[in-house]
Amino acid sequence: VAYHHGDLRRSVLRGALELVAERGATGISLREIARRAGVSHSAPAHHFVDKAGVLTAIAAEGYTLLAETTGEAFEGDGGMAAVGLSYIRFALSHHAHFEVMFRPELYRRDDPKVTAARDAAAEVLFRTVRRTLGDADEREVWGSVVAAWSFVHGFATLWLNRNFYEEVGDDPVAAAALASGSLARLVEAGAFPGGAPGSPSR
Amino acid sequence: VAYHHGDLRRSVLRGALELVAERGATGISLREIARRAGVSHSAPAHHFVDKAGVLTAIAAEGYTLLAETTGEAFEGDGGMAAVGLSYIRFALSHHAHFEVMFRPELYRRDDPKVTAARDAAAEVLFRTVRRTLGDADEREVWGSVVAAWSFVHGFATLWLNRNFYEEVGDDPVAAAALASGSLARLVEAGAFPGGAPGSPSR
DNA sequence: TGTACATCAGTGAACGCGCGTTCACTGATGTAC
DNA sequence: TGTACATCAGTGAACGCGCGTTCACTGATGTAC
Repeated sequence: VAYHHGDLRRSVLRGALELVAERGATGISLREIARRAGVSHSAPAHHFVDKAGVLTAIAAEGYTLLAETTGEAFEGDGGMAAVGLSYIRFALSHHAHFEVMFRPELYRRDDPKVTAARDAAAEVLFRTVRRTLGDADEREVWGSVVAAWSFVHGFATLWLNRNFYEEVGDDPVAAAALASGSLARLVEAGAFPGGAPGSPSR
Repeated sequence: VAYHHGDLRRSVLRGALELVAERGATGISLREIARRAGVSHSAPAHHFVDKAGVLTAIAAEGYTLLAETTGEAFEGDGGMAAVGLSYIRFALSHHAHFEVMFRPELYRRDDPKVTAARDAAAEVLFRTVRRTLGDADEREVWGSVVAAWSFVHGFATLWLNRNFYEEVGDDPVAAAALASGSLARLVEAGAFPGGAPGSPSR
């Protein structure tokens, strides 16, 4: 038996991510994670305290990866479309991370590593909105962040849950581009009124 | 002991919904549902076969309620904003139903009652989009349905998961209205290009 | 109207199982001298 | 360089528990005659 596994942390996280991808964040057990990782059944608890500890580590890693991915899109072409698309791509390519990240009741959402990584990811979104809007008061920035985030997040979750009908096709990037263009058309048609920026809230 | 409970089905569903609201759709057991409903521990299985059966009934009921709620908004003022807002209101006021509905791995998504109710809810959205766009080819309709659905669904899920920061405030309707208005502003700024309607797909 | 019987909704004891947790342990690594 | 010892990552047997499922049952309701 090889003591001092050396990379037990990564092995456990890899096993947990595999299981989340296969069966969802629900109904995975520490013992099953251990079996998948090829370590003793008490090793995950030894390292991560409990299941929430494992999922907290996955959430922190996920937000870090998301911040990196969207950050690169921001640094490159940099438009809102490119950043939004990178968000969607992240969700689809890191399904397990994404699922855990947005199920905060399963982990410790106030863990310092989680909040730091989440703030870093949010920061990219704020920077993208500010660059897109040019001059805008804080209220408009917040509204735009909420709007853009809602759009890409809703698209990603509905796509992952297979809630769109077959007619939408099987290419998420094409579907997202179509929806993005349609958004403009809907706005022109007056579908999204309201929220006329009143006095700036700060 | 009162045999022939008379409304065991409703009691079980009510107990299950309470537990989902308190603890999430994850980690609720048939025995706990039975305890909450005040029936024997084997009653839920007797009626619903298994946990997926209970959640399937909740999902079907949820989609039916959603179709009714958005349908009323469509029949009333009828604009996309009103229908979208009714979707968000439904999600917040029927948290437990909403959570189950969009976690299809937990229930039988192909159950006839579920598909019928889901189709009815989708139909309201399609009718709203068609009315908003006036003349539009099918491709535009699909794109708009995906866009509008993504927006309101993303907003609702992010709100329920408490992913927005405090600065957004505690009034979801006001926040949604602000985001809706900001969407228009973002479109003007060219944030959502792409999806230029090519040849109609059918 | 009265009686007999079939049906079926709901019960509760019993089972075997996988789980998280505990705890005494093993043995590899690092440090002191 | 060599020896002794402390540290700590990881192990594995044992435990008690809540779970889903099974199955013989109870008793209320509906129907046949």
